[in-house]
Amino acid sequence: MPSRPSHRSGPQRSEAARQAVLAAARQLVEESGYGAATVEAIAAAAGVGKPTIYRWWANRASVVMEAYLAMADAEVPFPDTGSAKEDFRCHLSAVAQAMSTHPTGTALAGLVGDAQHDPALAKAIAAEFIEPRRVAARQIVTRAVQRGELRADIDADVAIDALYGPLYYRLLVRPSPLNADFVDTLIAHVYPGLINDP
Amino acid sequence: MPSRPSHRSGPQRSEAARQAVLAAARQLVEESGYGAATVEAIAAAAGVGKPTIYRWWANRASVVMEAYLAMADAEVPFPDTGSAKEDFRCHLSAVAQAMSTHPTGTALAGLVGDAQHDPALAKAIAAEFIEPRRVAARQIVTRAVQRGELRADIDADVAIDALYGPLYYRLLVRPSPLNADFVDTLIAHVYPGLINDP
Amino acid sequence: MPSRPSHRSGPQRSEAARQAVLAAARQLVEESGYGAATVEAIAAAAGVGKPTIYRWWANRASVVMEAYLAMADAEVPFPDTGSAKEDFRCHLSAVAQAMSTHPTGTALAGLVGDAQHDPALAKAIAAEFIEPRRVAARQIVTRAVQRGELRADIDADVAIDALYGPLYYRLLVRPSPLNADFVDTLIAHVYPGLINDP
Amino acid sequence: MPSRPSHRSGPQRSEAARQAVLAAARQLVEESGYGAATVEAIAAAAGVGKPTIYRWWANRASVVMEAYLAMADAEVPFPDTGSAKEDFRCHLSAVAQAMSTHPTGTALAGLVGDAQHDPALAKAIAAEFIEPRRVAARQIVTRAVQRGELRADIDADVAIDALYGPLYYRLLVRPSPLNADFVDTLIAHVYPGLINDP
DNA sequence: CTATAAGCGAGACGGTACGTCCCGTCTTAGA
DNA sequence: TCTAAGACGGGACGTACCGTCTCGCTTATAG
Repeated sequence: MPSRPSHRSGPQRSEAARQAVLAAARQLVEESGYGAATVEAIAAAAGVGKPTIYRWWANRASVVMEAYLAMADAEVPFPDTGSAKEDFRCHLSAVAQAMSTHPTGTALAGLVGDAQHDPALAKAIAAEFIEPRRVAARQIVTRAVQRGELRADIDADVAIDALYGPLYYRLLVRPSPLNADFVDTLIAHVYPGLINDP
Repeated sequence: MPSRPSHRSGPQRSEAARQAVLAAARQLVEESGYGAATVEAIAAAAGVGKPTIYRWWANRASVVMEAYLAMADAEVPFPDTGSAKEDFRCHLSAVAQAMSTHPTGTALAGLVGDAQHDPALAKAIAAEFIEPRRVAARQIVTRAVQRGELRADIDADVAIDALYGPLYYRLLVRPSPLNADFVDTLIAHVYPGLINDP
Repeated sequence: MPSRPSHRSGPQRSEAARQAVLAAARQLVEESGYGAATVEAIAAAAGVGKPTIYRWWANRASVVMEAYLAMADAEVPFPDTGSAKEDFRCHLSAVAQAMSTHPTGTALAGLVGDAQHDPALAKAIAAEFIEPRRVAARQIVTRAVQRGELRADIDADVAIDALYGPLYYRLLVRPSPLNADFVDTLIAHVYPGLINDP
Repeated sequence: MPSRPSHRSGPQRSEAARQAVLAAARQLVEESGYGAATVEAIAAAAGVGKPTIYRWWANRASVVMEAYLAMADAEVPFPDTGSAKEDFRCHLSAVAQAMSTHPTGTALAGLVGDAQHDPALAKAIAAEFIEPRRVAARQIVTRAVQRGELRADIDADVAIDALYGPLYYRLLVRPSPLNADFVDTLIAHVYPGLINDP
């Protein structure tokens, strides 16, 4: 989301164009997958010139990512049930559900894939997608530690890696089911290592 | 019209060409990263025609993968220390070490990245790289269960996902340290959930 | 590593593609003028990839020029009537006729126009179009001098400039009739200065 | 020259902006050639908005032409020596001098080049640059005919074409010297055909 | 002595074409 | 017959300007 000086003369960025681009990107991803969402196709579908896209986004992955964020934002809320285990089970299930669904999972996988060749995109994914979710996850951990539900000496980052890493692993590396059963089993295997063990 | 008494078939340079291709692919990845190892660049560097590459491999990712396998094969052996925890610590550390090293990590990330757009490559990575290593890892789990070191009701696949997933997560999604400390902490957090806990 | 090749082999330039490109260029110029003969349009009309055009020609003007040469080559032959005055009248009329005709004149004007921004094209026009015609014109002059028809001290280049320059001037700079009358009048004004005047 | 809008209210056309645009155009042509004098570059260099340029000129060629006229106006005066031959020699030499000088020649060639794709510009060049000079040249011819110096049946337009055409030919088509020697030789070859020949 | 409306700078916009890169296939010459 | 070299059709890339269109500011004159 490129920030610009806000008090400037002349025409502002066209919100209509921005929305049209994002909508087109989203639709292309949904209908034909990430590979079809080329900059040219997005521009054509949005009724927008290519330079308008390049004016505001660095490359196609950035466009698709912003479109993806719009899709994903409302989808996977972090609950607060009072139990970290339930919170994580709930959220991990929702994430697994989103990952195994078209187009959400396809797009995420495509974006992370492209990010391997595009450091700027990698940074964007980390900063705009991953990090906000980790902040929420860390809050769950912090609350649970305060409650005595999780080990006081827990390393929140590593704990979160241990819970979410396997989901991304299955999404990206090892094609295998990403469902609630998997999440339950995962929690059953990982969570005991994280709890306060009297 | 020159007469042509072509009796026998041509010379068997194929193995030499194959080696040249793999060496060129490896060198390109090492020197300039995965992105530079295009088929054309590999062919040129190997002194080989493009069709020769396409005759033996499906696309550039397949070439790079084979070159990568040659690199990776000897690097990360599975130990058998008698303790599954030690086995995993040892192997996970080696994997983390390889992942955080150029060119091994770069190439693996690039391959997995490309695999998101290329199902054949995804299959190849799963079948030729991931699965052999999982087989070995499952043996560690199986032995440890028989020894009573790990829970009898363990789901080996999920356990392995829980241990290796976080590494791939850090490699691919979340740029963060991949060192022995991380492995130790990870094991400290995950392993207790896997052990036999009377 | 395979031994370095010391000779060339491989496929030759596709004559079919070359002809298709030139035909398409010619047709576009004829139908819609020089401005319509963009590289993209030529490639599309010829059923050829853009890179194939750029492999063999430096830019669109080079393509159009080659197409133009094919058009122009047979059109304006140099006669040898025994009289230089008649030779020039005949040839100048043919040139004026070609210049004032679509597409020949349009294309020539467009090419010379582009040549003002493109030194390579200017060189090509001079070397491949202008110079061959000047060689023929110089022969006419030389023969006429030997015959005693033209001044012995004539400067052939300047004489040719004086005869052909006005045609190009009218084509490029000053929109005005380019017909046989003009040629006759031009010769009537210029030729007396060139003849042997005892 | 653009016509003035009604005297209703508000600021009038900014003469400063107009001068800045012309100066910038001239400077760009001088420094980097005609090709560099894009509308955007002129606007930027003049510190002026693009619409200000398009409000007052039809396109970049019009701007450059006006700038060019300002350059050229004072440079090449028509003399009146009493001898048409001397008048023409003098003026043709000055024109040849200007044509072979940067930026005057560059800009003129560029303008005429662009005019091949832009009928409006062609018309402007003819009307605003060529025609005024031809009027002066016709006066020389007329005076000389009255004096009996030139043939009574002379076609002034063709005579002028015969004298000036070769200069433009060398400027635009045939890269070759444009100096006083050339002008002298040209006159020596062409002028005898124009004089009164008792 | 304002108010209004034109001219201004800035620059975003939809577009067209550019020239490049690499893909994966096809063709040819020579060993 | 097989291989190297590389030309081919194709698709997308990211860039340069084009000429048009708002914006919000400035300013001169009409009221």
